[in-house]
Amino acid sequence: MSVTIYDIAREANVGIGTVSRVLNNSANVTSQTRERVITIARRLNYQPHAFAQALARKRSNTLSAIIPFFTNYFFIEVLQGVQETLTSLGYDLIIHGVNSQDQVEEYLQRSMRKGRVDGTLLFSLELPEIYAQEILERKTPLVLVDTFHPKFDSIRVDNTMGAKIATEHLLSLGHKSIGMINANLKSSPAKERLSSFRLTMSEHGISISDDLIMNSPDAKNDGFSRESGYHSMKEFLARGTALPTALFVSSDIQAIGVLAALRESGIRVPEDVSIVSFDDVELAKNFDLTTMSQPMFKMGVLAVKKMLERIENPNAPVTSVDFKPTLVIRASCGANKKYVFHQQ
Amino acid sequence: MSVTIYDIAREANVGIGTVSRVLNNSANVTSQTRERVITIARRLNYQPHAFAQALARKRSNTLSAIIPFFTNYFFIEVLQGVQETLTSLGYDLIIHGVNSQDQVEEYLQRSMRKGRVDGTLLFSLELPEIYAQEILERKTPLVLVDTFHPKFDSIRVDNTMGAKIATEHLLSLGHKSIGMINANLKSSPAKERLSSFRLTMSEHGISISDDLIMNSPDAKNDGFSRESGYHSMKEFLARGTALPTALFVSSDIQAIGVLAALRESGIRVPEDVSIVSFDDVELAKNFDLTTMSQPMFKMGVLAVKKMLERIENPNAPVTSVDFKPTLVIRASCGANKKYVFHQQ
DNA sequence: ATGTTCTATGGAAGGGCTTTCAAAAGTAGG
DNA sequence: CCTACTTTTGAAAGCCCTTCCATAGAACAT
Repeated sequence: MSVTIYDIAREANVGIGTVSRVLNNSANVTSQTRERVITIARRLNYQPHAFAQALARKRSNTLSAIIPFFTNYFFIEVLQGVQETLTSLGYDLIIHGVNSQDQVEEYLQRSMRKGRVDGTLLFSLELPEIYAQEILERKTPLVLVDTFHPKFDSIRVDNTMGAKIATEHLLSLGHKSIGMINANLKSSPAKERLSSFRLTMSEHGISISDDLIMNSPDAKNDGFSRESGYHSMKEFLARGTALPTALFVSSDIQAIGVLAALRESGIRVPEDVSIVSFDDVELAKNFDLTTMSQPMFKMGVLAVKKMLERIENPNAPVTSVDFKPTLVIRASCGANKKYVFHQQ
Repeated sequence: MSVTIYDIAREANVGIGTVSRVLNNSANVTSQTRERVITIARRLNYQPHAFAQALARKRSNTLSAIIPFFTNYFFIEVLQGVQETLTSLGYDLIIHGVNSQDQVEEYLQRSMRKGRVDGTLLFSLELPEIYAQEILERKTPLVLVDTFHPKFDSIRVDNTMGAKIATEHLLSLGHKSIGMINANLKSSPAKERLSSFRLTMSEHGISISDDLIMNSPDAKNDGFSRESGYHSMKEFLARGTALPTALFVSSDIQAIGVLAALRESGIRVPEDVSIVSFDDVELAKNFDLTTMSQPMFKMGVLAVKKMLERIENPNAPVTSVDFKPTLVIRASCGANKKYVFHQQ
């Protein structure tokens, strides 16, 4: 039925071992037989059976990614980095889109099904301690992206530094009264960004009252959503208290919601209030958001690299790399006069 | 090292066949031995080796998707339907994100690597005829989503009907002068939507001059992008000719760009110009776009169902289902007074 | 020519599972 | 208690590959 190395071997009058060696570019085959085998393989349109290979090699050349990618564009961009790198290396990627923390466990189980994948990438989700143990015992390579566990390799962005840069940018523009529209504090990026914001402000001798800070109560995507930003801003406005002259928003997608809410009240950005957000998602430039850029693509690439290193060398010491976010100045902060800030 | 059915067999004093039967819930095993085997399997924390299973069963329980999902949110939503269905059925999904038509071939090759996947889903991309032949010969199940080929199952949206409904909605609101901001005509949805728009207008006795129609020259994502919409609208405005009172835009994402361009010129939506677009992407409701809703999630679900049917029954006649898009009325068309149209 | 070292090659083993086949055990009928 | 079935079970074969091992032959040295 489908053509195997046995078929090729027969046609070429060689043994299957030789065929295998040719196809895998192993040494010790005369160029003559090599030619012959290759020709025949091509003629028969031979395709290796991936699973048989995986079984024999004890290596599947596929990775899995557990990722809440349907709700946040951040992940999509990271995934792009992951995917392109993997593809160039001949690896496959199995994707497990997750909607909630509970599902993580189910997928973790599945990913760990023996032999299925060479390793798994876990994005932005907490690794339950029970699983941490089990994974360590099984020695399934695991790399964490945008999340942390002391026993596993991880790649993150330095939220503390990011929030500090964002805040200081606003301060450098002369703002004294700065508020923050934050996501749900359950999420650690939200937590880190808030406390760094607070710290930076106090380092500059400014104390901030709590009512300048809006933490999202949303569970969905931990408040990293347009709705969340919109509602937080609406609520802020509804209180009727004086608006700060600048806002630090914990993500671009929220900032877009914030912009909508502000516009409904006729408040202009950046004339009336300046905004700096976080992520630098594709959409951000369409909204001329000044934002902390996370090298998402690069993070994806690095995640794959780390994973492959881990696979090569299971006992290497655990590493953790923090990417430094960089400030991308567009129009929403008011610093850059040459841009016209146009939102619809 | 890792536990196999041999280990279980030894512990339970049965043959490997019996273990396999128990684990696969085959008939003809006494409940006594069944119990014993299950207990031991659980105690040893047995996990089946997916590849060995796939090899023996000649079935991998994984599908692959070739999808341009990094550029258009439409796909992400379809994928969600695919993924959830697949997961509930115990299938895995390998994703191949594609940036251009050329890559399709590479991935098609890879997907077809014998045994790797039970079938592949191709999204919105043309199936090169050479591959069509080869795939048919190999009998790799292939289901097309949002694209078409007479020899394969396909799931599409009825663009003709969609454009007709959209246009007639605008007409029913009293508009006589309607323009269209279209994507790149290379893409068949763009083509279909345009010709249906034209036809519908003429059916209603209105002839439209060509300068009311803007086709995008963009190659990137075939002009289905915010930039494309923005630039088309800008260009339209730059011509200084009279604006139509309504616009049919070929996608939500373009419409968002159109809104931005209009706003820059101080043109209000829907007061000055009404807009109906296409897709009903997640973002659309945030922009209060009246749009033709495509049941993206459902399409994903159906794609999987079709695929599984095809796998079960490779020789069933080819089917093609057209989803009927439905009109979702929000504020951008001006029909629905109760909404406040708020854009930032 | 003979012995020695390499290289090229064939083929068996092994990877972990499912499934088929035949034997063993159990059940029922007489 | 024996025969004729039926059910349960163990084990081998097969899925397709990689890899190891042994052998045959070539190349070289003596």
